Amino acid sequence: MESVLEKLNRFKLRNTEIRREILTLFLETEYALSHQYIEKKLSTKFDRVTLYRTLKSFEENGLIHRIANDTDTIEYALCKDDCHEQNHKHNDNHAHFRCEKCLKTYCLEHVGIPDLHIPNGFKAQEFQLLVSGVCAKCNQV
Amino acid sequence: MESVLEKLNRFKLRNTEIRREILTLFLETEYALSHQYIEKKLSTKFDRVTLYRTLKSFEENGLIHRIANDTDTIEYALCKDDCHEQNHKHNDNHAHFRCEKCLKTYCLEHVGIPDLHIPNGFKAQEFQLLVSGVCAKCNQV
DNA sequence: CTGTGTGCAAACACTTTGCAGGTGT
DNA sequence: ACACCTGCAAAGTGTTTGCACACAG
Repeated sequence: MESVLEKLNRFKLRNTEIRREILTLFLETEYALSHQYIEKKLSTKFDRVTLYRTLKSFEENGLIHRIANDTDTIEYALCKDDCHEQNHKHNDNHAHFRCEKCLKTYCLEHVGIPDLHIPNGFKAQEFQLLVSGVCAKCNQV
Repeated sequence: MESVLEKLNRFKLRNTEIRREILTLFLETEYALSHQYIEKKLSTKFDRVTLYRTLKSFEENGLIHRIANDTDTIEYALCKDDCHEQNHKHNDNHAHFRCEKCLKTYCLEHVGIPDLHIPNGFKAQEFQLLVSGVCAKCNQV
């Protein structure tokens, strides 16, 4: 498993405290993270503006990417190794699951996105499949 | 084709000017609409707050629904007749295409969402498939 | 040493709420 | 007549920008 420092280095990001902490949080967490969630987790340790800029630089350097949802908050997830970059767009070739109870978005690593028949003329570059419902944990209760 | 007035009536929404105009706009437009887009189209004719409330009531009454994307703006589309309501969630069983050039989101009516094998424990209620790339119109140029 | 990252303050943009008056049914 | 809708004002929340200083490489 690649370490936090190796990962920062590979993506040409300077090794600073906030970056180490945010990246660690991403590596430890099994669901997608929003700005607000990260802010709460790191308590008031860092300035909110710095967090905005950190997420932006992570995204621009291809370390994380946004996951589509139908709410008004953006959620980010770490790019996996199979996340091929094409003109700054990402192909996460698996589905995501959003639980309506706990509001967390999980990667369904083993649910691939099937081949689709896109109409003539359209050039498809990226596919995102979002499933919503109730997750395994919330379903037990 | 159901008229604007019939549609408002069927969804138990009062027949007011702003509602007629917004609904007409949805019916005329082949792509999904954001708050901002609607506001520009109707110029300064209505208060922004009223627009927020109108979209909210349209959504709550099942006339429109949100389409997932990975930007920070919410986009709405008219619910089709095959958009079955289940606990206030919608099943639009076709994909959407977001063009990275013109930034419009189209319904791909004939691209259905295939059956998926969701992991045990997860209860899937809604599926959204978002394809992005370049649309047929922008591709011509 | 140099260029980048951070924190603070302020500006800016977006969304919600309360209330008074108007309108649809 | 009544409930609901609209517009205005204001509050609340989220995001961006400018600048001075600190720090990584």
